Amino acid sequence: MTVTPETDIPPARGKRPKQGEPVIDRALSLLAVFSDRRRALTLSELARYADMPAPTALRLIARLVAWGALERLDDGRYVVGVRLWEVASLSPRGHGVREIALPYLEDLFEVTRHHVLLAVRDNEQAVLIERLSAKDATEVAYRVGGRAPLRSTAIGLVLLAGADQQFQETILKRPPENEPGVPEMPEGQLRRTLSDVRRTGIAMIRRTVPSRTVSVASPIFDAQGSVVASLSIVVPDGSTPPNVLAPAVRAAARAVSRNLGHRAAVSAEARTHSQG
Amino acid sequence: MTVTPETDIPPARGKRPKQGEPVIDRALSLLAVFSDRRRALTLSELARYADMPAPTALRLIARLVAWGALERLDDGRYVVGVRLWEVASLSPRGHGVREIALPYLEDLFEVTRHHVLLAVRDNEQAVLIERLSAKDATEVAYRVGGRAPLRSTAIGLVLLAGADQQFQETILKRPPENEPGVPEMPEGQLRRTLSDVRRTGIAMIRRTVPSRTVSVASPIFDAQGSVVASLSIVVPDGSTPPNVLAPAVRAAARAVSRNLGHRAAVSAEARTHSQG
DNA sequence: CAGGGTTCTTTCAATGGTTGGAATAGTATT
DNA sequence: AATACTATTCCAACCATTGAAAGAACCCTG
Repeated sequence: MTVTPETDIPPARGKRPKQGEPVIDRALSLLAVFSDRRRALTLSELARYADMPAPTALRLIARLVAWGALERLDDGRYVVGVRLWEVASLSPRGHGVREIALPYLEDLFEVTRHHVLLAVRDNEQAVLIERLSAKDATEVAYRVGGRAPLRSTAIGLVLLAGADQQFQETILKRPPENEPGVPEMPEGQLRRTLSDVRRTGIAMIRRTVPSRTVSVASPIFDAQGSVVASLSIVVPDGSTPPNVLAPAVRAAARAVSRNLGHRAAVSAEARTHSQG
Repeated sequence: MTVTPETDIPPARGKRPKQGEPVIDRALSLLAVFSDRRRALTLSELARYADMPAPTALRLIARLVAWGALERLDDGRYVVGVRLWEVASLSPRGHGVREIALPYLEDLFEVTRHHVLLAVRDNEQAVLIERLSAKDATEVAYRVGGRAPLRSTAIGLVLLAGADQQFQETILKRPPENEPGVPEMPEGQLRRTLSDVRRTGIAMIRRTVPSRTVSVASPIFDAQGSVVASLSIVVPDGSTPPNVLAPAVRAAARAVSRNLGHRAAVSAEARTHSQG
């Protein structure tokens, strides 16, 4: 009597599970496995997290390595390659704004010696494009390349306030996610806040975790007048008061906007002034 | 009499030209089309440069856009997406060293107010990982994400000097490419130069184009003692003398190395000193 | 406002790259 | 030595992939 394993295991319904997914999607899902916590992965880890058989993963990875999207370490693990970084540096909303904004971020950083952040919106989150920090600065929540929520950060509120109406409604309708350390706003208050941000060009938020900080952010506009990025400063609560920071942040953001071709609206007083 | 195009054009030997290339390779070749000069491309441009039929390109691009590797502008053109930038920011040799090195680059920049560069080697070229420049600084040859030759730049010489023996031989054997503004060295002199770079931890090169500049570079080591990056400063020829810059550059590079876990060799004098 | 030229998009039948189980080799752990 | 895991090679079945063709959507220019 021979064993009949078929009785035990529901014998491979389709025999070829998961087959039919486009190759590119699979390759990209391999890239997506990498994260802040997973920067170097073995073949089996990649296969497991991307949910595909090892031979398939190996074949795809081999192509990615050949091109330079991935690199193989001496110990056999894989990491994201410089070639991918190189192409990514051509991303207008990534390195593009970063390159233009950096000098002004540096100025702001020099003056304040506190965290200076630059972010753009990707779907429903803010993606950190740049961060300048003093070596001895306070703890910071987000790293470059990382993501931050739109509703509960100053840098995110600016991006949300500048998004198209339809997108804002989608977010506003959503039930508030409870993030520790930040009092989540009900819909009505959030609407008012966003309106204020649009009017004043400033968003401000207090956090208590990971540490007690105040963030002040301001929008960066492109030539078409769309909000393309958000510039923020994060200081320990109780140090420089927010109303002192706001003008500096706003000025830096406007300087970047101007470099992007934005014709800033000039206030009535200033115009009167220049007209004599 | 009807035209017979078959006589002119070798009539589609296999009917399906170029067929048989792995899908991933094609997708990646689409990404590779983007460059400093081509940051936003139409479908037909992408198809033409990547050498594939428009429908094929469209299909692949659609997958890339869905994932976020590419983004579509309002005018229909495609650009590199933030999502790709996000994954690329996990590249150890890209953002990795950059993140660790940045504070020290900033220190060096603050002190000198001249171009400070950081690069890693990718195959036979140096890839610029970071560049700090004053807004009014002298013209600079290379941009972040761009590539520079190994033999005719200070930052490249350092990387070449630190590469494995076999790779160095390959490069040394190669006939010198003539780059304008930099006197190309014959093999013998280049060998001596590389040896000097290894001994002193400093490479130096004078350029005349695009402007008269002096570059001083120094290697960055990882915990295993391999040269993983190169740090360089570029100043106008005739300003700060190179022998003044060298110690600052070397110190900054060593500081970064230490942060990467490199146990720097201490000179005999220093050791004697501390031993009393 | 036709009309030639371009780019973009959809369709679809043929097919060859892709697939993953199975087997093998390599490596670490018990 | 045995066990467990990971990495790699092999290969026949098969389905995603392919690109010509045709249509749709725009330009321009006369």
